[in-house]
Amino acid sequence: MPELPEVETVRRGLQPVMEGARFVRVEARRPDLRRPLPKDFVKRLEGRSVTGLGRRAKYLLADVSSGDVLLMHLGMSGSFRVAEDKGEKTPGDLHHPRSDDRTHDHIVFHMSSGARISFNDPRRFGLMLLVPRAELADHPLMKEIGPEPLGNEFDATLLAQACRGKKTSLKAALSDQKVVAGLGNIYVCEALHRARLSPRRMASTIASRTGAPNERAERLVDAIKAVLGDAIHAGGSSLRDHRRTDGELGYFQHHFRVYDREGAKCVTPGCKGTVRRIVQGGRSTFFCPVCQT
DNA sequence: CCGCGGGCCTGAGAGC
DNA sequence: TGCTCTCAGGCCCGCG
Repeated sequence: MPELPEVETVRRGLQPVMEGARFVRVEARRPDLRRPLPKDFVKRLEGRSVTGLGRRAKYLLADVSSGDVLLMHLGMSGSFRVAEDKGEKTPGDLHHPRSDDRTHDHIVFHMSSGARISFNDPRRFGLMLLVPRAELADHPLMKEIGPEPLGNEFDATLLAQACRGKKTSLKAALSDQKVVAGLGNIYVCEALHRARLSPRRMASTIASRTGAPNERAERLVDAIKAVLGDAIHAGGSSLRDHRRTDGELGYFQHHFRVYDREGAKCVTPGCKGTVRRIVQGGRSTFFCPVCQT
């Protein structure tokens, strides 16, 4: 599900109820996420407090007073919900499961802030790990990740450098977390449309042979920053059941220009094209074959 | 090194 | 109603 804007929206929702608060009680209701939870997961959290909540790529990183970092990933279907904590155990079997479904609430944090934070993940592609702070930068999940696209250091020079000599498609290159962090299927499609670049274009064509950026690289970086900024501003995208931590919907899905709009008229001014869907690397790509070259 | 296909899971929606 | 099929915002592994 979530890409950078959705994860950032989640981070902003969790920050007020996690930062400075203590884990009073932790429920690990289902330990078999994409990786099994550490066996001592609950013990290493209970009684400790969160000193900061950050984000790297699509990972949420909570600094814990024990010296661990709690690393959380939402996979395809993960979400967090914050509610007022009334202290009771999470019910396992409700009479009306559809209206208040706790079936996939795998982890629940009861915080000293009075918040009950539940992690819900039907498909269980999500992840929670505890990594000692000093080992985080070298952790296999972290160390290969490319630049943060909203950081100042991410520019056309850096992107062109990363794409230099790459025979793979721009779609595949931008989806690669080593090239740039945090993009997924939606925002790759959206950024390429804004930059008027074909998802099928060879990635190396945004750089000269020496790796210097050309005008396409400039457009692409601007488009990536713009679409991510707009999406964060809108509270991310809510497809299917994804919500913000307060249960409200993000609304960036209403601003999609190509994603899931197969057959619709291209919105680029003056363009008479129609949005097409193709498959690249087993995933849908949406683009306008007329203005995206 | 590279691209591709498959796998991990569950649920929603379409078509019959 | 219920079955079967496809598809879904991520990521990893193994193959050729």
